[in-house]
Amino acid sequence: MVTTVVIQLKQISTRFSIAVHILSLVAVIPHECTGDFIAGSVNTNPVIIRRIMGMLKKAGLVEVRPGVGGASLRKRPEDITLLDVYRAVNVTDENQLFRFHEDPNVQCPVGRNIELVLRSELMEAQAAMEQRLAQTTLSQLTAKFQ
Amino acid sequence: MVTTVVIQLKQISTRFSIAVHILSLVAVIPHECTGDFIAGSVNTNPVIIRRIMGMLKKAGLVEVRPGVGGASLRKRPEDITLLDVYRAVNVTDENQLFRFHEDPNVQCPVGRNIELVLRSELMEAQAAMEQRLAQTTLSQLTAKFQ
DNA sequence: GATTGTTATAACTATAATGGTTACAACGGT
DNA sequence: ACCGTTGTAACCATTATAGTTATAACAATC
Repeated sequence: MVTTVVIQLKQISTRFSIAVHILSLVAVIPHECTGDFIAGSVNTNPVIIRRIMGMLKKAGLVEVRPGVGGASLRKRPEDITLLDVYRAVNVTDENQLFRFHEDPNVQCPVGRNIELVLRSELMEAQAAMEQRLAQTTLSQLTAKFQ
Repeated sequence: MVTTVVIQLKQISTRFSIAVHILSLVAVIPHECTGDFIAGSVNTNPVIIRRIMGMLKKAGLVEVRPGVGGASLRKRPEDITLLDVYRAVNVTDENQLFRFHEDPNVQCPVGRNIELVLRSELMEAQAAMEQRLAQTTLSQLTAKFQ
C-alpha cells in the first residue's frame, strides 16, 4: 500500500480576509455593524470578530463603540488599502514574510554568505507583494459588490 | 500589571531558505556534498536536509546518489530561479499564499461577494511576489559569495 | 561476501499558531 | 437597574514546524 502525506505550508491567516470582510461591512452598512452581525456575515464566532476588530482599532482603521455597539471607519474607504489591513492583522517578526534558518556555519563560505545575499532578494519579493496590496483600496473592493 | 501577548503569523517556512542554501552548496562545491556535509553548513540535523533534498529531487532540481552519497544539479545554476525552489518546497493548497474563511453568509451582499472580489486582488499580489522570485537565479546568488 | 558510509523514510517529540468556544467583567444607553 | 454590547481571559483541538532516533536500502571497497 502506498500512502501519501501532503505537507501543507501554513498560509497567510484567514484573519486577513476576515479583516477585509469586516471593513467592507462597516463601509457598506455603516450602522448596525455589531460584532454579532458581522459574525453572522462572516459565519464565525463573535469573539473571532472582536479579536480582529481589536487589531483594526489598534491600527487606527476603525473606531468601536463599547457598550453601545457598532463600529465606524476612521479613514475614508478610498484611503484604506489592502496593505493597511494586511499590516494591521499580520503581526510577524520584524514584518518578515520569509524565515531563515538560524546560525549557519560561518566556517563555510556558503553558510557565511547565504543569509545576507538571500535576504535582500526576499525583501524585494515581499516588497513586490506589498506594493500590489497597496494599490487596492477598500472603496475599489466595495464598488464591485452589486 | 500589563502583559502583552505577541501573536506571530506563521511565516514562510525555513525550508525555503534551507533549500536555497542546499542548492548553493551543490553549485559551489559540486563534489563532497553529502547530507551530513550540508547539514554541517546549515547547522541542523541531516534528516532535515534529506527531507528537503527529497523535495528538490521530486521537483527535478537535483539528482542524489544513494549509497555513494552526494548530489548534483539537474539544471544549470542560471536556469534555477528562486521561484523554482519556492515551488519545490512550499507545497500549499492549490499554491495559494492567502487563505479565506470558509462559508461566508450568502444572504449578506458583502458575504456573498467578498471572496470572489478579494481573491483576484490577492492573486495579483501573490503573482507580484512570485514574479520577483523568478527574476533571481541560483547563479546570481552564488556570484555574490566571495 | 562482509564492511562501511550513505540515502530514504518511518515514527516520535516539543513547540507554536490557528480557529474556535465559554465565561465574565466593563461599558453605555434606555 | 436592566440589557445588549464590547473586551479579554482561559481553554481546547487541530495542524505545521523542526528536530530526533532508528532502521532499511543502497553502492562502492576491501
